[in-house]
Amino acid sequence: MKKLQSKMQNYQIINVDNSINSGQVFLWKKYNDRWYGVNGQDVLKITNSGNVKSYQNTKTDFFRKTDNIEKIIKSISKDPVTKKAVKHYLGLRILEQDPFQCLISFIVSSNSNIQKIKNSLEKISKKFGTKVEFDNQEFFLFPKPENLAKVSINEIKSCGVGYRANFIKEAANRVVLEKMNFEYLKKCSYQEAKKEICQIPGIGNKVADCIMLFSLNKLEAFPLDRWMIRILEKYYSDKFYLETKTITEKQYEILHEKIVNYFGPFAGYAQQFLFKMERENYQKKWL
DNA sequence: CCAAGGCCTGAATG
DNA sequence: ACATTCAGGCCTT
Repeated sequence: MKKLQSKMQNYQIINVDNSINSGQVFLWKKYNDRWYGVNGQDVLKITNSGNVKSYQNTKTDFFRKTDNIEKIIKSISKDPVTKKAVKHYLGLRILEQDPFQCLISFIVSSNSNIQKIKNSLEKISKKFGTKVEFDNQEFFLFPKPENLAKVSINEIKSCGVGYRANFIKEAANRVVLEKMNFEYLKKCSYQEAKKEICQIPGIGNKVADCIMLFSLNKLEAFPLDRWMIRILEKYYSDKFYLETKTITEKQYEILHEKIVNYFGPFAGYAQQFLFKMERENYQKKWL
C-alpha cells in the first residue's frame, strides 16, 4: 500500500521556497511569511494558495506552469543521482524572469556569491529604480535599460559591483542601442540566442546559460559553474570526463553537447535539481 | 586553441 | 586584530 502511494508522485505541486532559494533570483524577500519579489518593472507576490499576484496586474507564468513537468521530470531522470535530486526537491521549478533584470543579475553574479549579488542588486534597484508600494511595503523596481545606460560607471560602482560596473553600463547601452529583442530571443534557437547575448561584455558561457535558462525559455541551457563541474566530477566522472582543469570555451561547448545528449532537451531542469541538492548537502546559504 | 594571470568586494578563514 | 583566501567567471595576453 505504502509502496503504491510513493510511486504516485504529485508532480503538479510547486515548492515556492525551494524554487526561490535555488540561485535563480535575488531580489526576493519574505514579508509576513509571504514571498515578494522584484521582476523587472513589476513586483510579484506569492499568495497563500501558491498563486502569483502581480503588482502591475500583468499576466506572468513565473513558475512556468505551462511546462509539462511530469514529462520533463521523467525525461531528465536518467540515473539514481537525478532521481534522488528530483524526488527530494520535487516542486522546484525553473522561474521565468524578466530578461533584462536577469541579464544584469548574472553579469553581477560572475566571480561572486549569492549574498553579495543580492546586496549589489538591491543597491542598483534602490539607486536607479522606481519606488512603488505594494501591500504597504516599499519596493524598488529594477531600473529600465535606458535609465541604467545613462548613469555613470562610478555610480554603478557605488553599488559594490567593482569591475563589473563597466560591463553593466555597456550591457544596458547595447540593449538600448541595438534594441535587443528579448521576445525574439525567447523564440529563436539556443545557439542563436547564445551567440547574440555572448556579444555583450561580461557574458560568457556560464552567464549566458543562466540568462537563457531563467529568462529566455531555453530549457536545454545547462549553466556550468564551479558547483556543477564539481557535481559532474563527483557523480558523473564516467560520463563526462573533463580533459582540462580550466574549462575553456571549446571545452564548455563540447561538455554541454554531451550533457544535452544525455539529459535531453530539458537538461536545464536537471541542472537546477542537481545544483539545489548539492548546495543543500553542503548547507550553503540562500537568500 | 590552451594556459595563466588579473580583477572589485566582503565574508569566511587562519 | 590583521592577513589571506575564496566566491555560482570573464577578458586579455
